[in-house]
Amino acid sequence: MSSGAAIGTKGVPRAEREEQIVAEAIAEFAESGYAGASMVEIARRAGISKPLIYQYFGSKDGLFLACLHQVSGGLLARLEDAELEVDDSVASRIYPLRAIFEALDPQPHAWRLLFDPSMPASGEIAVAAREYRTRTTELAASGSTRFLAARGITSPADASALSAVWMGVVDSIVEWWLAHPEESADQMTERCYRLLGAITG
Amino acid sequence: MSSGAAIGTKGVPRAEREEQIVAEAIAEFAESGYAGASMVEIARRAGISKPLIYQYFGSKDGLFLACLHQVSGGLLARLEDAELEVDDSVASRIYPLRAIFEALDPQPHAWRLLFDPSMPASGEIAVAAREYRTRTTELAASGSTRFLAARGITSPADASALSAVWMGVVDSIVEWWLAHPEESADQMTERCYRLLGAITG
DNA sequence: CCGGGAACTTACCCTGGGGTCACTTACCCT
DNA sequence: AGGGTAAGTGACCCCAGGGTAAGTTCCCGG
Repeated sequence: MSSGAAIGTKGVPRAEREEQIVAEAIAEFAESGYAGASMVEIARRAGISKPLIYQYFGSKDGLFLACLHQVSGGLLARLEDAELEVDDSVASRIYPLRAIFEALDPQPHAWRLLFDPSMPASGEIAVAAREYRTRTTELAASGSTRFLAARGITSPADASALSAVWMGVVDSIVEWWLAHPEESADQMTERCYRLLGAITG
Repeated sequence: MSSGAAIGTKGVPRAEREEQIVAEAIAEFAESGYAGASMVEIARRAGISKPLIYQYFGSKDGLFLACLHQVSGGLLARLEDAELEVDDSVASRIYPLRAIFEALDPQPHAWRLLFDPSMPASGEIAVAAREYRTRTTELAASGSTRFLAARGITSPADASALSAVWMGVVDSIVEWWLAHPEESADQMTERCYRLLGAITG
């Protein structure tokens, strides 16, 4: 048989294979969460067998970590840039939103990896995730504190709550995007601009 | 030994035991999600052994279903009442928030059961969860449509997105509450009132 | 006093999924 | 041509966790 899965090498170099495995793994992790994702299912998606993944990534944790770094790297960098453009107005919140939509454009569902609740609570993954989450949270928090201070509210608890809410807004709008894949990143940005306007009226 | 787990009945009537099991199960499901929750761990929390749970609830699905009904029943009823008081203003959104805080007061983390992503996607659980989610979503959606219409926006997609965002806001503020358990339901309501005021300026 | 049922447990089965071993095939370099 | 190495696989081990069978203790009604 010339077609179908055969034994022996298929001539795909390691770097290329790794890239492909990570892409499929991101999709599977996003759909099923860390706990629910199955290594053999990821292998099936990539058209290879399980041991090859273990040879390249060592463990499920190793694979997830690779996915996490790929997803978070670009996203966080863009976000930190965008946050510099935010001022005291609600409307200026559009900048970080646009940054997120553009960074996520190739694989919007990658977003879910960052806040996967079924991720292990200790170990290398937890450390890396905590690092990324801390950076994200601090961005939201500093913005919220400034926003409230400009309106005469200085309670740290209020700032903390508003920061949490803002992150919830971002999360839910990205989830909405996942449910409406026909929408482009630009369209999402416009839509959010319109909604922000309506709310601040 | 007079103390410790012994064989044979302990004289606790079925109704009482079931109530206690459901309470512990809600806590475990909320902490670990459906997929991550362990039946033997729930049994350990309740101070009994696993087969008793199976005798009373039949399966993990059956137990989760019982928890879901208990959580959603009261919550949805209150929410539907509160939605009647909402008008076109942002500020009136405080009513459903208050209803949620009050309904959740005894076990705030119960909130997580409703939107647990690791819940099975088919079967009786999926049907029940979909029913509850649909009712919740429709409440949010009708409010959003009205809100936008009052501001001259009639796009159904905008209404759908705003509805998703509003649900995200609710979810994140409840999660913030879970992280700050010293807060009472009344304090949460006041805090939200203040924040809504700041945003609408 | 005694039988039956409700309340409980110990010990077990079995599947699914993470992880490993030994082996095979193709390519490249001398 | 031939050997070394990278790419790739089928078959296996092992354990956690859902689910079950069979037995034990207590209480209550006749």
